[in-house]
Amino acid sequence: MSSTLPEGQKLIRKPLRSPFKETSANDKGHVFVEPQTPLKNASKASEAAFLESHKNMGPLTTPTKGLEAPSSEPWTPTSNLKMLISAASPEIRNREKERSVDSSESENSQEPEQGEEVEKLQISRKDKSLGLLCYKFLARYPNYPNPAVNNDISLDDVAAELKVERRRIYDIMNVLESLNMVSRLAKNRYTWHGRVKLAQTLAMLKRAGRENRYGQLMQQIRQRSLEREEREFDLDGEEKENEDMSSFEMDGDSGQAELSGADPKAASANSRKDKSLRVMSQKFVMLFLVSSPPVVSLEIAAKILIGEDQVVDQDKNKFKTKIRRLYDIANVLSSLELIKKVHVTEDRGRKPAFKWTGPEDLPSPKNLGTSTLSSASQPLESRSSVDNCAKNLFSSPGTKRGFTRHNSLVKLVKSIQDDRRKINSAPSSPVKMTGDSTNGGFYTNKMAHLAAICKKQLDEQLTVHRNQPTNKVTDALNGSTSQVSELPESTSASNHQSHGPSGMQIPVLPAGAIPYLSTKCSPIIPVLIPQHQAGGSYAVYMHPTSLRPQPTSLAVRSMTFESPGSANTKTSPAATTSSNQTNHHHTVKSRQVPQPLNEHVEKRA
DNA sequence: AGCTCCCGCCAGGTC
DNA sequence: GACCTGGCGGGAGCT
Repeated sequence: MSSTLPEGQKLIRKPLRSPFKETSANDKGHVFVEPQTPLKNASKASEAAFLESHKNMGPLTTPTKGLEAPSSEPWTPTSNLKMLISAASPEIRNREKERSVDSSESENSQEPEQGEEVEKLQISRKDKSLGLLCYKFLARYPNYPNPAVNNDISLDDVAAELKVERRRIYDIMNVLESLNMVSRLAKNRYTWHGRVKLAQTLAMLKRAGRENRYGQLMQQIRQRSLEREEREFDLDGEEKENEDMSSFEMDGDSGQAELSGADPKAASANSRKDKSLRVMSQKFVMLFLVSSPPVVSLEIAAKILIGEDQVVDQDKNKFKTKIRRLYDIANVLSSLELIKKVHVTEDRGRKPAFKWTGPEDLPSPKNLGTSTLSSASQPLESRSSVDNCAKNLFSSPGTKRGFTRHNSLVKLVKSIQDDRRKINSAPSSPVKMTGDSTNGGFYTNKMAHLAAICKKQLDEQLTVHRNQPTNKVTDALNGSTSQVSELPESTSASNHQSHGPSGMQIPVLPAGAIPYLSTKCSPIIPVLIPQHQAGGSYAVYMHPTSLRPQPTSLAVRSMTFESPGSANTKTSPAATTSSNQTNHHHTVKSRQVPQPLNEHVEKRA
């Protein structure tokens, strides 16, 4: 492949701070910058330099590194800063560009020049991160492209200009395509749409997420995770190791058994399509759009994705692979500033998670078919395009497509349709969709399996919590498992979870506290408690049992949005407020992404 | 030690 | 058959 990196490039790796900085954020998305260390300052400064430099330059060219820093120079924050600033400097870049022209002319010699050698030495793992690469990619194109100009993207050109393998560009393009920010024109060619269609696409995804009850699924998983830990705490058992990762799969046994009768080849083919980065990306985004607050841990996301692929995903390696892919997706979404890295810390360790930072006011689903973008700045000419996109994203089976995927994710839809057909035809398929394949029935088959799984578990849980009031989720899931085909297309999850557990005692919230998670369908009742000191807010997961006179030992836990420089906020005041009940704390620590490129990008638009 | 995710192999798809 | 596409997991860097 022509874009293969020179051999030497992978030989030397030097540590470099992540292009993403960690900060803390509260539930409102307020970001608290951590106390600056020199290293972090360097990182921030270099980012600023990188971004600032783009305000005055044309399409980004690959920053070439390191003439200023001799290879023998120790790798310090200063040299790190120097390198990144030089990488971001147009002047230096131009000089490098000239150099690269020169060197390409003498390429036949196969002798790497000295400067090239230095450059290789300076390239670090983080320099080549997908997130940074995506930033560079995005900087090349306006958020709202002028339809009059050529918005074609040549993969070869991009890969060459960014000096990366084409394989990496595919990763970016797949995620962007899942959001309709690009569409495939032909082999090796894409069309750039930017954010023109983004709001509509997100609205569609949100609706799909609701209809597929992703919110409920996440709550089920969270709840079960809670209860499992509770059990483990009581048992102090060794079974934790085995149970820990695979619980979701174990819980899905029934679904597995039912699906295992399917043709393995078909399952394999489905599996490959199903694991497409595009599909994963859309599902991942859906989780944020239906979650409140929009914080999704990778673990939960992976479990949900695995749950839908249970035929083949049954071991830890698959889980790890899923996590890897989610990191890939998350890095691109971070670059798009749709999500932001955070960490959820529990007693058992810190878990990576992401918080939605993208648009929250999405076009109303009922208006998706019409041109009703809320943004007044939305170019008129783009609206028809958006409409097109919105329709095509989850297009109907009659959609005929040629080679190109222009304006749509028809391939995705086709794969889903294939998938649905095969699952439906499986002898043991427990649920059969009778509806059409318009938006409403998007993933419903698979979700029905999951719903059945969750229902089973919920039933068990309800047996455990026999004294608890009836959970409406059970009702909803009953409907989803036995009568999925009868659910109206327009039924949203919220309709099914709009009733709180009857008779459940609602905790008295501290002043200013807001529900962290929906209390409508889960026995866990998390609330956000404003943190009085420097930190963010707390979410206290309150299990109904804890509201009783004899709270269980682990029934209540808190989520802490970590305050600046207070990595150990487990004993923060607000937490102490509920310390009588709080045994677990979740600390969210965000990784801040660089400032928006939108501004300068749009200037060039 | 666990997290993060780059890297490139290679299977499947397309031309 | 050549090339394109992208799933996948090893393993290195990072925390």
